[in-house]
Amino acid sequence: MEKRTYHHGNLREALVTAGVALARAGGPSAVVLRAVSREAGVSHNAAYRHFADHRELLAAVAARCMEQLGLLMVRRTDQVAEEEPVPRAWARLAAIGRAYVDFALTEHGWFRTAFSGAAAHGGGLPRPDPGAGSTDPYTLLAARLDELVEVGAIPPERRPGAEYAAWSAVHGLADLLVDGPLHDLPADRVRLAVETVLATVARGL
Amino acid sequence: MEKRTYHHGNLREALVTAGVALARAGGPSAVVLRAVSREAGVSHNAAYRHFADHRELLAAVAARCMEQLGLLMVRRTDQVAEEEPVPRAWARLAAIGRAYVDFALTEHGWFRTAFSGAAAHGGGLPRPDPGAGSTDPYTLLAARLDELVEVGAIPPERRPGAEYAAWSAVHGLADLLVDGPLHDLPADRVRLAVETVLATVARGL
DNA sequence: CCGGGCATGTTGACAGCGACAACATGCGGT
DNA sequence: ACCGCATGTTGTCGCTGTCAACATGCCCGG
Repeated sequence: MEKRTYHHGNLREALVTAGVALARAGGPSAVVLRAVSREAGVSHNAAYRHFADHRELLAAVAARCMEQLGLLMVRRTDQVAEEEPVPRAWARLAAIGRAYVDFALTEHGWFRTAFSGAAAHGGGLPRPDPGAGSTDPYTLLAARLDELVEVGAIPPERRPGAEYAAWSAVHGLADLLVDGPLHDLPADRVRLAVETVLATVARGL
Repeated sequence: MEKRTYHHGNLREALVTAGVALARAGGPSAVVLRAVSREAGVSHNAAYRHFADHRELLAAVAARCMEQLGLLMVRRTDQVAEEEPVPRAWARLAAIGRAYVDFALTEHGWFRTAFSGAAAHGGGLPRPDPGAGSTDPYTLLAARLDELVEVGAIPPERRPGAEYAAWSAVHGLADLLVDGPLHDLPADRVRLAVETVLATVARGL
């Protein structure tokens, strides 16, 4: 739709889309240059006109996956009905935490891809983007924590570093459940783990 | 030393050792069947007499890496000098947490390998091994939490699920720092992150 | 209107990988 | 002394990422 100016018409987009589809089912290791090209109906090596590297393609796909995670977090945040400011702020924090874990469990291909090779490609923390419409998970978390301070749910001196505590706990749980030693935890224990993690963080902040 | 009964004399051990060395520098993706075989001075495919699969070799190497993590945790636990029971129990918990993160940061190849493919190979939680000399990280954590209950530092009703909270927080922090978006956090912020995570968990338990 | 430049896509090749099959070797029990 | 079978080797296949050389056709200057 955007740059239908060429042979294929914006191939880059098609490649990323195909990559996202493969990642959904098979995780980052399924985002194979040749497979992606095949999927896009183009011959291998075509991708090299748009990505320097396999890593670069994977990074683009990962960004898309991260966006999916952010979208779910936003959706769940907006579903919180509570109106009293303090419980509302807590509920909105819990909502993004649950969204994070749910996403990891139901879309583990995307989840693992989103965090694959973040160390290598430039993907550090996002700039302190002022735009309210951000779907970046880190920005969303920071917003919830700021909210908690604003309504007086947590003292301001607890705010610095709070994102590390909250993020680490939820991310660690997700990673252990999806990829790690907690992989085949029975469902009731999964529930216990999620609730305990959220409650412990909330008490600790 | 054990089964010098053959051509090479316990090759399996040599392969795992070579794998551990490669993993240390290059992480799980460096544990390549052919490279490991080369390193062990044996031709490719020799490994297939000892491991069904590349995954199986990697799992053996991963177990060794996990053991290294456990050993550091034990060492750090034993270094705690505090004698008053309650602060001692807290200090010992913090010690394994710090050990976990330090290990991830200083031996990130081993750390990433230790948790690679835990989902696939059988590596769920360890049996409730009664042996006091365990070096399994999960068992060590459980012991610290039991200790906290015994000395009355945390109420017994908080004990169920506590391992999930503590483990998730520390593991998540390690993963974010080593592999994830927090990869190139400046050193002072790393310190802030570690301290905040530990303090938050301690308050929340 | 047209001709050529250059972005885009293709073909072909190479080395490295995991896996399989067929073959070689030599230790251990009989 | 000998043979079996565990152990190690050689050869091969298909797959991958990457490079180099080649083909195509859109767009711009004349």
